[in-house]
Amino acid sequence: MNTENININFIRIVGELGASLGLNRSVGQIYGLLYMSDKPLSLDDLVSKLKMSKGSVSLNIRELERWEAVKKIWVSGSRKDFYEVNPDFINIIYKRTKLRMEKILSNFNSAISDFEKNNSLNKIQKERLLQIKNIQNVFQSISGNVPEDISINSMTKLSSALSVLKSIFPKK
Amino acid sequence: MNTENININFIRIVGELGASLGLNRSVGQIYGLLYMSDKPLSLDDLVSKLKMSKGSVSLNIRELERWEAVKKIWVSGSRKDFYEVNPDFINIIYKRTKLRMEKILSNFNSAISDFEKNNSLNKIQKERLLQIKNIQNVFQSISGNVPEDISINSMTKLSSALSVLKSIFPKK
DNA sequence: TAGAACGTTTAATACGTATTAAACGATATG
DNA sequence: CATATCGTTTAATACGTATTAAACGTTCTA
Repeated sequence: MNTENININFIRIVGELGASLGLNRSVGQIYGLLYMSDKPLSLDDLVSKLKMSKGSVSLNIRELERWEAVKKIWVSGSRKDFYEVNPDFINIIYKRTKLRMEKILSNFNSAISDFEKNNSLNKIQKERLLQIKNIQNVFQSISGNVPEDISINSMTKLSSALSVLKSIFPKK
Repeated sequence: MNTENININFIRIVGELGASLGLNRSVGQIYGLLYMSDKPLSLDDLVSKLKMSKGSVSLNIRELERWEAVKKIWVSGSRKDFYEVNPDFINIIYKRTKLRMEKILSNFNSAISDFEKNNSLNKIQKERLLQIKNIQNVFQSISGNVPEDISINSMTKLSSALSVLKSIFPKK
């Protein structure tokens, strides 16, 4: 086994992760490579190491910049752009997930308000509307307590908080 | 505005939700229609109301059965299969999301163990490996406290628990 | 027992989106 | 000033997956 192979496995996995976050495989792979690189990489480096086209890397790395997952940096003596990873990937995933959930919530809000305008709902529909509204309420109150960012520190806090919760709401 | 239009909007939204859960649009749409229907529907009903092919409905409804999101029921006097929704969709989403996260976690576990076998990691790589392991630890300890199922009751509990948490870990 | 009414399967197709190749503009360089 | 080196854009293509149409087996029914 060599370092190269490990990188390939890691990069594959981060690629899948990217796809499951609604981005795409390439975005994840670029991030994965930069994450494990000990120095900033140029667009050309990424092209050759990931065997992707220049256009694709250019496109996807801008997506990563938009998520503040990578940063373009200046290397003196070179005309190239270099990219450095933001290693706080938990936070990046968190922000991404948060946005997606907010999108879903707002969709449901719109569906709910449509329903509420309607005065010819049958019994079941009224029941289901009520159920959705309950869920919506809970989520709304939860999302009011959700932080903008999350760090590994706050994760650790969360972990310890969970044991507090466990004692408050013990399993039957 | 009429009921039909509302259903279309609702069904569209649940379709998107299905897609964002890594299922597909049709699965979501079938669930959405059943969710708002006051009586069980047959495969033919779904075909005509959703304007999908029989094959597609047949395929996707079995996917929903696998997730226990719908139940096949017997209606006396008819040879057709009828389907009834499991309205506890929060739980369905939860189970689905849980599975996806566990998949991601296990991928990371495999990547981590690959790294640990390697003895030629550079400084950055060692650092990053450590970071990933930290995150993994936190997630592992969290996932040990995550319930198999989640109900609207437990959601409400969670909501009240959050205010407890808030007092334990007040915002700066 | 022939045919209709089912749900399933499968092979073909449609569709969205990721990816590429190549042209391009801008900037540096010799 | 001609050429090389960049990153970006765009139009064409590749690719995976959702969807369909149609054939099929089975069960019911007239």
